[in-house]
Amino acid sequence: MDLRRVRGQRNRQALIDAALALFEQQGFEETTTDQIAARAGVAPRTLFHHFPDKEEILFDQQSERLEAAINVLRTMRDKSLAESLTAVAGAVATSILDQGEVFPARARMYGKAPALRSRMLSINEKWIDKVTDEVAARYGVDARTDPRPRIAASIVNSTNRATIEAWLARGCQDDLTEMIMTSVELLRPTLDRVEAELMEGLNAHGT
Amino acid sequence: MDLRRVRGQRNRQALIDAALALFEQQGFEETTTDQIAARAGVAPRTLFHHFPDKEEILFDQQSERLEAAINVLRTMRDKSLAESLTAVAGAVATSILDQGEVFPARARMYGKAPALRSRMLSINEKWIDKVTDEVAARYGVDARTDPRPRIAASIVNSTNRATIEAWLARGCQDDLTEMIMTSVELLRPTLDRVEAELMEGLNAHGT
DNA sequence: ACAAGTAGTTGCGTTAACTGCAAGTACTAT
DNA sequence: ATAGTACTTGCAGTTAACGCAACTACTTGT
Repeated sequence: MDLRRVRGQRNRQALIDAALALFEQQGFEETTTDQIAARAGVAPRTLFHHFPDKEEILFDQQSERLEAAINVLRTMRDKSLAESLTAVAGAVATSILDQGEVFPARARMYGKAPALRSRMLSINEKWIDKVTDEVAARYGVDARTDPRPRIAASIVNSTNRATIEAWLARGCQDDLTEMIMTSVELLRPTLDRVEAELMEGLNAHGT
Repeated sequence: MDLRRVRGQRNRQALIDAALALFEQQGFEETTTDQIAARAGVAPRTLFHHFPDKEEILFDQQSERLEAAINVLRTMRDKSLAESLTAVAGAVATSILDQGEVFPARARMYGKAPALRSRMLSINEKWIDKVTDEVAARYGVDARTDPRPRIAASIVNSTNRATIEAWLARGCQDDLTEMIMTSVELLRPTLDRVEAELMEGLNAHGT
């Protein structure tokens, strides 16, 4: 084991811990990168070695988590679109629950710090892109000019987000996975119809 | 007419024109606020009197446009949810077409300037919030703890965005309104089911 | 053991967005 | 004339973020 990497990771984690504490204590925008570095016991410049910007400290590994949930899709090529996307939604729920307190803590900051909400939305967009590509590939259509794969991907994402928000508003006490399953179920007729259209090759938007 | 306001508006428009030209010419991030001010013939500080930040120059009045589209909802309280939201989607299409070249020009910048895409997403979120509130009010449920109004609002928004993106990718040559109508039609069974649930009062998520 | 490389840290200097404050200009209303 | 309003401007300051180069500490090849 490379001891340099070990110390690097220790500093990285120290920065994350310091940032989380300061953000909770005095708010995101009110916290300077210098303060975070000081509390983590590193030089101000070091923060930007580990993270491209202040926001990324909070969203560390968030993209990776969401991308992992997508892998479920690739293992379900034989299942229907609705079934596959329901499974992905379930994987997303699991990944949120895995994060414990960090996820709700971050969500609580969205109100005061619009930059954080923006970052979350961007990460979501990337997730939609990936799912869109996977769906388009599955049915052999062009993800850029055919809106339907993106519609399928993004309505699942929207529904997840809406459900997560209600779950947060209720104090995270309900069963998130169950709530998400119930919500995604509402999309089934739409997803089935999209799938039928994509398989027929008859479509209103051209090829 | 107050001549001060006239000159104020003239400067404001000059800033918008200058910014648009410079952004197209050399990119958003590569353009400094000083350059914009110089080209518009005003002092650097004046830019921040008219706009809170550089991005807002590009998104001037965008929120207002989208909010106007929502008014359609309020005039359709007697119609079904699917019908109402389809009408709103149509209004959004119209508002986009009204903007002429500006809309595609802005969309073209999203690739190089992530901050712009983020801003667009934020504006969209506000739109979803408004529609969510309107739908929740219509059926007398709590928009914060019941996910269904937000699901209805956000899947329409997602579908619109997906369709707009395909329209852009095809060079803006197709009939956007028609494309959006076709796409939203896919949501009808889901929206009908959501509406039926909301009216029954029997639901899986509690009151 | 020694040289070469590599990961991580740090300091220095710079740019550019944005803010607060206060003053100034030009117009309007009474 | 006087007071108020709308907009403009200059100045000084904070902060995020980048580029560069040096430095430390550890690893690997010979």
